[in-house]
Amino acid sequence: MKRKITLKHIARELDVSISTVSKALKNSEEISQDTKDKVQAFARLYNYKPNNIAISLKNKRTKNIGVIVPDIVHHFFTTVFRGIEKYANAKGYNVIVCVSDESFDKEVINMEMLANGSIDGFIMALSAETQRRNDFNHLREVTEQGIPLVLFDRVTDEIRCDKVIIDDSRAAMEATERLIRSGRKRIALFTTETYLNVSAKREAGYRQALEAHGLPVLEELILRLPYQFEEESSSLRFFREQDFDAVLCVNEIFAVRAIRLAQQLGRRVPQDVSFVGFTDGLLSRYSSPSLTTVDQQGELMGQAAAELLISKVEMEYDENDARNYQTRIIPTALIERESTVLS
Amino acid sequence: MKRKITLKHIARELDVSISTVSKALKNSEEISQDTKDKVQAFARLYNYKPNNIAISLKNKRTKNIGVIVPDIVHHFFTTVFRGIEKYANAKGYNVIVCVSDESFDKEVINMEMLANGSIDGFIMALSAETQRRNDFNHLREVTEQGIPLVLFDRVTDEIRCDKVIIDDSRAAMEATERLIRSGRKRIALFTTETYLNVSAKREAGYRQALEAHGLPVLEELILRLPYQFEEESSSLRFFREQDFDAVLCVNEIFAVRAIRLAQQLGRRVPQDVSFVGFTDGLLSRYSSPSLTTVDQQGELMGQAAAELLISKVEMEYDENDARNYQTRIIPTALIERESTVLS
DNA sequence: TTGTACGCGTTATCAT
DNA sequence: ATGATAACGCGTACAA
Repeated sequence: MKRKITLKHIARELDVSISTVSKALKNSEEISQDTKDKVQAFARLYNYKPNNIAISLKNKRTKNIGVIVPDIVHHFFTTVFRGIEKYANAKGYNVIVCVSDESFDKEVINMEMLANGSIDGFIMALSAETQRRNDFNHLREVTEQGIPLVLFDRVTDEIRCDKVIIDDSRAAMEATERLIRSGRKRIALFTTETYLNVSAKREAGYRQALEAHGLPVLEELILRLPYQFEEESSSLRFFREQDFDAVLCVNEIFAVRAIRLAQQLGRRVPQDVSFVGFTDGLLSRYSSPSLTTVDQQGELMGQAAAELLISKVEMEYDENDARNYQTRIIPTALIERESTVLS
Repeated sequence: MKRKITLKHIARELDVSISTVSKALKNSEEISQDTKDKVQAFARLYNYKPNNIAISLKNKRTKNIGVIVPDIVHHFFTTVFRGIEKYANAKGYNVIVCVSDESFDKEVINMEMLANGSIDGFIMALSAETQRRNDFNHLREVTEQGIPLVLFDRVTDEIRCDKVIIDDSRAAMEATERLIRSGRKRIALFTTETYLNVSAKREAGYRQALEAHGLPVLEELILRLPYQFEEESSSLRFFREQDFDAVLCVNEIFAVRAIRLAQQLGRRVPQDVSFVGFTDGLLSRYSSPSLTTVDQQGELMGQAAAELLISKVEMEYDENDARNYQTRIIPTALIERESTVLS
């Protein structure tokens, strides 16, 4: 087994000092060409690579960034992660991922674990529980230590830091308007429990759109479903009892399940009922009918978050600049597919 | 801003030596209760936490594991990752994820980047390009350095290390038999280009099943599609020209797209054509008809991989044990849904 | 041109 | 009971 070689080994072997080796490998002017050749040849031969940990300790920079997401299996978070990873990698950073599993405690534990030197900064989306509890002390501690933090998608006003979001309310408004323009009058909303910030914003946009177009907001047309649910009984009841000609869903799973239900109940999609969802994942693309949906452009979000973070990480600390936080809004795009009719 | 506090700060502040502080915080017997109380109180007050990097340097253990996957957006890899992350986290490890993007070069770069001290071991699935080129020197180098490596799903016989796979050929065989048992005689196979090891194995299983049941293997019923393709022309041609009553697909996307095409061409699914896919993702669950599919149990794979890796990482180095590599086979399960008829 | 010494933060060993 | 020293691997200011 060829163990990793260090400067010390090379120095001992070549009978020079460690610092000579170090300088020689950096092609320093102070070292004679002879020595440099000798050292470099030896280093190449034994495939010397500096030890990242030692460099991290010395520079107080790990070149790692920590990403904490509620769930990695969700398509949206996955695409954001891909954006982060791509940009970070291009900049020479590695990404440590922790999954909070929507749990406050896990979020806190993961943050503390990483905050003790493992990473140069955080990118995260808050867990559902954190948002519900409205407890952000773990974030505050981290930022107070001077560790850069970028929040995306699930953010909070309580913390001063860079943020990357989509304009959820505007996106929902546009999606609703899309339905209105195609002649729909009784538009339902399928949403989650409202402790998710984003759901609340999407609901607001939905209401705004209706009001702006002189349509009544009918509370009975708003169906609130658990974040993860198995059986369809409450949706089924809704379908039976309510009268509607379109549905805005806050995610693609809700949408696809609803479409399926509608079809089973003999409604034609999109003629009898049109559907618009959020999240442009595989489901939207490949279900039939395919789903008109709001593309959140996760990859762009991820890239923007990584850009913001790395620029902060690499900035010389400066009280003024550091407080100059920005919130980037990533544009959404409504992708037209088969679940809506053209106006 | 409250900067991170170190042993040195505490020592200076309390006017004791660094080693006294270190011992006091570890509740060492050699330190007087007085001093311990004093030090511990101070540490708690200023929220002292040891610096991970320094500990890593000292222990030559990072408590990080490196995961390299071809693509994080794929549902299967995502679930495997979740299994890894869960187990690793429970064991106090963090996970650094790199995406090779199916590229040999990126795989190599990422490995080298992490191999220089950033991680204690690797878990990875080979990129398509790596499998095509049959070049595994980067893996060999890592293992020769004594860094534990676990391969999953996309593995190779060229490298001696722990592996976690599903029995792809057996799973394909069982899936095919499921179709045969329900009376299907002309069973097509939709697969990818064969440089993907797993596709090759699934094809083998498909052939075995047919032969075992006395059915002819008709080469014209095997459709090879690019890994990622946009337009459906070749599938369409296949549907028009070939006569078949069932299709085995090597992934769920192929399956769902094929089902859709079949329906558009007026075939009833599952009555006229039955479908079985691989990967139990959202698509399989929520498409209509929902897809009968081989569940690869990614989370179990991930957990097994993490178990194997961490046990090796934490094992005292011992020539005998280290060479005692195992290959774990994760059982698959055929999930019956609507795209097949009951026998 | 080369080498010595120090520091990054921690721990373990040895001395006082 | 406490402290000094060395070591992990590297880089660099300074001395020779």
